[in-house]
Amino acid sequence: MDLQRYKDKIMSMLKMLLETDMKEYIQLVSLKKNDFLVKEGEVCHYYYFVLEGILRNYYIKNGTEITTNFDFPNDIAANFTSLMLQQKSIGCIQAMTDCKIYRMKASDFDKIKAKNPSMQQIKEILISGYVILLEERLYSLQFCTAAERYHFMMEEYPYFIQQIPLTYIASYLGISLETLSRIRAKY
Amino acid sequence: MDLQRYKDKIMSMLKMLLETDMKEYIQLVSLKKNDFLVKEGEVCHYYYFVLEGILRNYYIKNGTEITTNFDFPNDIAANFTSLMLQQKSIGCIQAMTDCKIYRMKASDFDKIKAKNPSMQQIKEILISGYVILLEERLYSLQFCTAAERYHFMMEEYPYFIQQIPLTYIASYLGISLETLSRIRAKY
DNA sequence: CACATCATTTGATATATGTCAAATAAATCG
DNA sequence: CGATTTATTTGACATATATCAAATGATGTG
Repeated sequence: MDLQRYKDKIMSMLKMLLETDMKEYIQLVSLKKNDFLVKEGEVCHYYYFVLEGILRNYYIKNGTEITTNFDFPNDIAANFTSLMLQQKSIGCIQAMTDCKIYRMKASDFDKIKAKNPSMQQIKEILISGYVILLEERLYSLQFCTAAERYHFMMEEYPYFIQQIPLTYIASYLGISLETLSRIRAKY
Repeated sequence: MDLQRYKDKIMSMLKMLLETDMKEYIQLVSLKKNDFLVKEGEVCHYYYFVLEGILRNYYIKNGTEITTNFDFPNDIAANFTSLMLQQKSIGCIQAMTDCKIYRMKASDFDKIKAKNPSMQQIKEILISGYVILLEERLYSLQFCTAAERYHFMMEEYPYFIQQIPLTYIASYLGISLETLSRIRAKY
């Protein structure tokens, strides 16, 4: 079972919920470009399901923005650590384009879970999907060169390059903008 | 709520279980130095709770061992991706010293969960703890220099350095043995 | 369209880290 | 204890990547 099938499963579950009386727990949110979905220092209370648009996850270190992830349609956007631990979020999530997003409060999610045990499985899938993502990124950062990481990204997420400025991609890959540019030139 | 409190919570829950009839699901495993707890290519079916000893998680890339984690007493050892997805494990877990370990089969864990809903919370804590660990490592790999990563490790896990050969620590930090040695010399 | 702004590329150089080889130091074992 | 193996350090050099500066290209706006 790979990540894509997870996402499909979660999205189809979401659509099912929207046809039941659980839909009261789900809200549609619209964001303009550059609006924030989650801000640094706030607790992230929601799971967000991206319908349209692209978002960027980043945080500030020594005055520099460090990009940790991008969220595309059908992705789940959230600061998981903040959500799971009810801690203030270290990072923020910002819309790179206008977005349409469903959101569900984590506490409501748990209410639904109590009524509908199959939601427990969905929650585990949500978290598992995130773990897979983290492990993948960890692996690639610990043991791959900048060029390998770039090519891996191009394999797995070819749509990144079409819609995201190179500055953000460089930061996401953990390399400088110039190095990224040179890797691309050689390719 | 930090990682240490998680571990304490999980361990105390484990001890509680051992005093109920759930204890039939928990087995004590003894390992000799260099024995494997999980082997590459096998599915990881158990959660392991380390009582005594130290284990190393690693996998092979291009003929080289890549160390991804160490497990000390009170840690939960498992290949989570393998466990959660019931996939063959990419890495293995090997005892660096003689070990005593409790294990519980993931499927039994789910049985217990059905009887005892508070176990659900424990499962989420287990996974959350792992997520926190991954994020921490990701952060340090993506944006810190080798020296910063070393010092961070010394802050967070000072006992690593006392009991683990530098070769493994270097691999864990994603740097060469020689670089690690030089960082330590400057310190 | 022309200007201003932002994004990307290119060049020159500095720095961090890796690699290979050798020297020490420490641990293990008969 | 002495011999052998294993772990760690040190040196010389190669390579990858960062940094700074400038040039070029693309995009948006009045």
